[in-house]
Amino acid sequence: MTEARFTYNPGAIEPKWQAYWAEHKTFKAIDCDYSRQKLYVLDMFPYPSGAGLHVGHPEGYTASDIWCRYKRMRGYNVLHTMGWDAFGLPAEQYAIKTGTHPAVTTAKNIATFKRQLEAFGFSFDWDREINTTDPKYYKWTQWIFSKLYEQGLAYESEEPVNWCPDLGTVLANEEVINGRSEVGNFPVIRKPIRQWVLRITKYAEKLLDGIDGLNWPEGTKEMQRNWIGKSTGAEVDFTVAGTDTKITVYTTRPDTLFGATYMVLAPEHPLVEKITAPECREAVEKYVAETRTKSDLARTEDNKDKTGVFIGAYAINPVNGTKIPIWISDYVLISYGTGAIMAVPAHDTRDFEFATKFNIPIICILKPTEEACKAEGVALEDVLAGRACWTGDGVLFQSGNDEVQLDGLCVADAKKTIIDWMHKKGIGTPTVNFKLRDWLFSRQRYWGEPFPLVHMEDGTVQLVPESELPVVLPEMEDYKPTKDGEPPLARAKEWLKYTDPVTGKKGLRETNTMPQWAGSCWYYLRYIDPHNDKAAWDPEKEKYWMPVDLYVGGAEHAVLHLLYSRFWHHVLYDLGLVSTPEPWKRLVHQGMILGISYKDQRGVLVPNDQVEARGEEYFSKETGEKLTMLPAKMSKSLKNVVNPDDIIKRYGADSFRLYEMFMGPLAEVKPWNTEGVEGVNRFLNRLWRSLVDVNTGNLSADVTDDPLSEEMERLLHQTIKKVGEDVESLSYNTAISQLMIFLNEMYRQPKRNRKAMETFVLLISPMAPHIAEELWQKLGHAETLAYEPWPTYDESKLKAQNVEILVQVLGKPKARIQVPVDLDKDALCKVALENADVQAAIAGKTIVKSIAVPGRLVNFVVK
RNA sequence: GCCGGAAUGGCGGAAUGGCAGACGCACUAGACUCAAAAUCUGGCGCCCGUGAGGGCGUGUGGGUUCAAGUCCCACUUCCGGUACCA
Repeated sequence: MTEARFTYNPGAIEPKWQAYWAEHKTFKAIDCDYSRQKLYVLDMFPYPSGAGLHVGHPEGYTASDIWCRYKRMRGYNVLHTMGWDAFGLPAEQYAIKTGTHPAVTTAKNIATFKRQLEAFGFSFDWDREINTTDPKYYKWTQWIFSKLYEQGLAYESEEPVNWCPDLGTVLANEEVINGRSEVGNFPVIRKPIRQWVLRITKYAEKLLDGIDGLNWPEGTKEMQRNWIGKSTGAEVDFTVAGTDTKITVYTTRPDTLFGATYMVLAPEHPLVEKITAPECREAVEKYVAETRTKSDLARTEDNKDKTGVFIGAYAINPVNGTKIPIWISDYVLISYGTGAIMAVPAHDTRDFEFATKFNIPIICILKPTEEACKAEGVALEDVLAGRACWTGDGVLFQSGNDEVQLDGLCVADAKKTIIDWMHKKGIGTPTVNFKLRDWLFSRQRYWGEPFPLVHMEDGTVQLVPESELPVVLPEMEDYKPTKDGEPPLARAKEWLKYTDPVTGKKGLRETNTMPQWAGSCWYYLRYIDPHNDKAAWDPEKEKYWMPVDLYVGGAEHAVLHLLYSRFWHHVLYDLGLVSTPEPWKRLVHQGMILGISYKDQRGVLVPNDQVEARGEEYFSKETGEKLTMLPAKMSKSLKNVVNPDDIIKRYGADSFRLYEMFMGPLAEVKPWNTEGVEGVNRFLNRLWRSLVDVNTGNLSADVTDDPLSEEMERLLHQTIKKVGEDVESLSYNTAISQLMIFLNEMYRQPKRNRKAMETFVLLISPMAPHIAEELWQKLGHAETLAYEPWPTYDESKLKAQNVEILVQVLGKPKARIQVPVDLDKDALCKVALENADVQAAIAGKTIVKSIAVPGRLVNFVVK
């Protein structure tokens, strides 16, 4: 027996083809090739962490790669690239610990990521690789910042940060656990410090309007809308009783003004100090002080139990002259609206909770219908008596004065009426508010883009001129903040000094750096023209490639990255620097891939290295307790992370790619199961054996030009159709099923038709490109198949002459009959009635109705 | 709480309102083999039945329809996001 020496060996053929593609620049995107339709397919670029790639990364990258390869075969000029979002905290923390420069760590991590990604055979145009930490790249990040600054969209402000006095440093939210520092477990407080802020709120309306035209998941669009949070209402002026001080409140429910029973100011509201009564001063000051030291987290933890203090002053309700007490409470935020509200406990749940706790009157002025109450599960009498809160629609009562009457109106009409009246009287104005807040854009870190800004000795701030960009990060010995809490760059004494080349004025450079978002806000524009050192991008190339036709990335970026980046793009559009108002036409999220994990009786997850398998059951090594298996997020601590390198080594990249696409719908959350990789690996082995003589390595003698049987030809055309349609809609899982069905049938045939197998190789090539190229070569082709035309099908060959029809009587299957495929409804019923089993089933009954669905079934309704 | 998504065999999943469970995994029987692996052929929702066959079945309860996993109403559970936005 001779050993088969030419079995499917991905370890040999995959590097071979990767080298071929690299050498021939097979996937080079051609700028401004107007002879072909362009297609820009973008992946969210990774942060190159020290841990390397995990199985979640290649899911989205494979999905977009298949799309690109497919579209190239359809004749498109495809731009598909990769790069590194490489600024960030871990490299800096590593530098503080070890003294290794973040750039060194970053370069090492990028090398690992690149090696891992190349092993997948993604069809990136690697000549366009970018790195956000490269001064040649961040020169242009700084340049865009300059544009924003020139537009008045960047300003300095005192903004609160997580400040750890013991560490003498600012912490990111993820470095703060339960109000204490992750490192050292020291207390963390909120402290205002000077920061740069971007005026994204100026674009709130545009960002909101732009959402409608996007081909994005509806859920993601909805989340962006909610985040922007547009609300319409009115600002209303209340007078502080006995003074002429005015307090302006913002309300979306001016219709309920007659039900206001108290007012609340944010503890930080500037009027608090001015109007607090002397006898309340002590309690008020104590409450204000407590609020100030509370971190956001502490504030949210208490949010179920309302707190507050009466400040001893009263306000006059401008619609009815009622005197209502003024309180302060941290449920009113200084940053939203006017930092002051009128409270209508009968018709707002938060006000209701507060009023109930502090025994403030609750006055109902809105009567819902009985049905509405029933639907919500509350009693109408409770609503009317102020024992329950009603926030829905209803009919107003007890709401009017000598000049304006709301009684009998519904909420919408009452709003309109009262706003008109207040506007005329000069006590209120219709107002639009957004939840969206300006974007805190500076970090007190080293490893980020320096701002191109200088604080001059005369107190002014000026931009570094474009000719002096990039402002390069200085080399440093120590990456820690200074003793007095200044950012690390304050240590670079020489670097700080700046002299204006024209005026000779002196100043010091800005020591804050930009957040990681900055580089990722515009990277898709740099891919278009990555080596341009005269401009961020060439306008003609931008016009050719933009917008991005397909953007693939995780749903965790549904709000922040996607919104920040849209904001920059809108600004660039308004400046005439880009040609489209929105950057991404179509967006798809890949679902998370979960790992296998185990939980104990209490539901606590146990790390995989502490699990012992006994047959089909699992037990804890430590306690001996029985465990149950379940899918859970992959994490280092659970030791359930799957390393792609191991999978590629065992099965090859094609099997990996195929498996991740076969697992289920792209957008769903799916559990990883390595046994599933064996399944698709078997399929590829079968494909190999169906074409290759494993003893010689040559094309198998079973591959001939003998014509296909009619059934096989039909299946071939059905497969071309199904695979094409499924790939088009990114339904790769069902496309792969269809390929399996075809190959299973073909494999049973004694001879395999060469043309049909060539077609099959082309169909599978976007998903399993290495084996496809190798087989394509064995089939006698000298060139890559990457630009072969995508196979077409013949509509007339999709259907058989005869088709099986199910005949039901009263919905129960009674017979199956063979009929010509084009039989119409009447003929179908007639044929069905001739069947003996059908006749037996309807014997003695009358047919009331006959339903015939050509190609599928007939159903007789009898009595 | 609110917003978004989901629920189908032992598992991942498939199904323009038209025969639920395609395809794959696991399991299982057989072939090949001295044996094993690999490969090939078959079986495989659950219950009753030796069998032919029958009954039940897409989270739960209702409804629409000749026909519902799919449409409508009410709920349950799970996952993700978010945190008092007046």
